[in-house]
Amino acid sequence: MSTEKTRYHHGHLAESLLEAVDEIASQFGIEAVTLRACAKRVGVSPSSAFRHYVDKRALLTAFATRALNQLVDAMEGAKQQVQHHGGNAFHAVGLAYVAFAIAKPAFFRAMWREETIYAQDGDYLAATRKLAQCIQGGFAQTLRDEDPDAFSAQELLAWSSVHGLASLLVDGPLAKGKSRDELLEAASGMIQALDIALDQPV
Amino acid sequence: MSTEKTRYHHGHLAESLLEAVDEIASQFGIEAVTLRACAKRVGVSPSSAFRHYVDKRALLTAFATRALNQLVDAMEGAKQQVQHHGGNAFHAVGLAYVAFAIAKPAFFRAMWREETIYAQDGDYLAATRKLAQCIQGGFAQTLRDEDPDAFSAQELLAWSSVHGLASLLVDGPLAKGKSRDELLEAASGMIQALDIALDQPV
DNA sequence: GAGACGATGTTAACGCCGTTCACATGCAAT
DNA sequence: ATTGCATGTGAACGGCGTTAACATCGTCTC
Repeated sequence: MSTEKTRYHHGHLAESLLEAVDEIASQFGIEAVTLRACAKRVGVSPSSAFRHYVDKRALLTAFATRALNQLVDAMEGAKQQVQHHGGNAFHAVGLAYVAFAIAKPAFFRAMWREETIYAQDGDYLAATRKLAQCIQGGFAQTLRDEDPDAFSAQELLAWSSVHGLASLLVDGPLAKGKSRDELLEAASGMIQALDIALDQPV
Repeated sequence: MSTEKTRYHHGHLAESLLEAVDEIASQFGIEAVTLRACAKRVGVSPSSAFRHYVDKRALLTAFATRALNQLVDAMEGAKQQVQHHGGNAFHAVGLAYVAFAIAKPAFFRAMWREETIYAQDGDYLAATRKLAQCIQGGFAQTLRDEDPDAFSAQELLAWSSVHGLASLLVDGPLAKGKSRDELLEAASGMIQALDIALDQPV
């Protein structure tokens, strides 16, 4: 380890590059993420990135996976919060989904960019599956042994509405001139309407 | 007018470039859309595009606007179809939304890319507003004189769920290995559940 | 008709991008 | 100590968006 002197071998370049993507995306948006910019921020030559990621798309895939896992963590945190202090778990989890998108729009965009990531990557797929299970978690009626990719109409409605609201707030016209709290309140209202709806028989 | 000989002045370059974006996006995805590729397809030098669009982002904004209007047309067509032949108008309009996204994923992506278009452009904003009204159209209870940007919790739920399903099918893991008809059937089921939900009191 | 002028298209160049390849460096096993 | 391998470097490639100086042409005026 020794000091932080400039060493020829960086040591943790793969993760440091991910961190650079994080910072640049947070500051300037996902479109501004450039291999050269990431390398410069880490203090390394541009070509060194290719020792750890086969191309830019692979780096963005790793970042998307990271972001997905962060989202899952946020949702599970919200669920535990509610389990300890009481409240509607489904509402809390859904709100956490939207809140994450509002707080980290660039991350949310990066997660769902089929054209700029390798969407069939194993780790990425596993992360999306974990997210799906996290959302399905509120549904006792789901048959657990069936195909994990199968969704009931109500599960589909739950994920779609929360995901759609997040998307419309991040990339759509809904957020125009509204504060974070106003957006969260609108989201809370929608999730409440959804919650009522999901109690209805099909 | 005369013949279709190679003339120095193209004549309809602005629209022809839009058409080129359409074709390239359809064939190779929105990420493959390049000013130089569009210019080459039209048979014109790359820099000529800048006589009609201040930059690439402006061209993509015009394309997004066009795509939005196409979506609105599809939805209104579906509505009229139902009005003449009977059926659930809300269901038909929602399904048209999802069907458009499945049929033209690149267009759907282009519509909602805040970072690559000028989302505050007048024409683009007008198109999004028309789309919003098209979706709100099914809701008699909406107070028409109020802020057109205001959405009730139920309207929010309606747009979000349909938009979210479309997004998840286009950029998410839901569509994995499913045929177009299977996807449309799943969408139909979700919209049905949504329709029931929207009849419930808040 | 002649000439001026503005709109539209061209050519050449700039810097930045992702990517590759030959090469340099240093760690670890022998 | 030597070898071998993983990791980082530097220079170069073609493609990108964009600009500026220049070419062409339709149209408006006399």
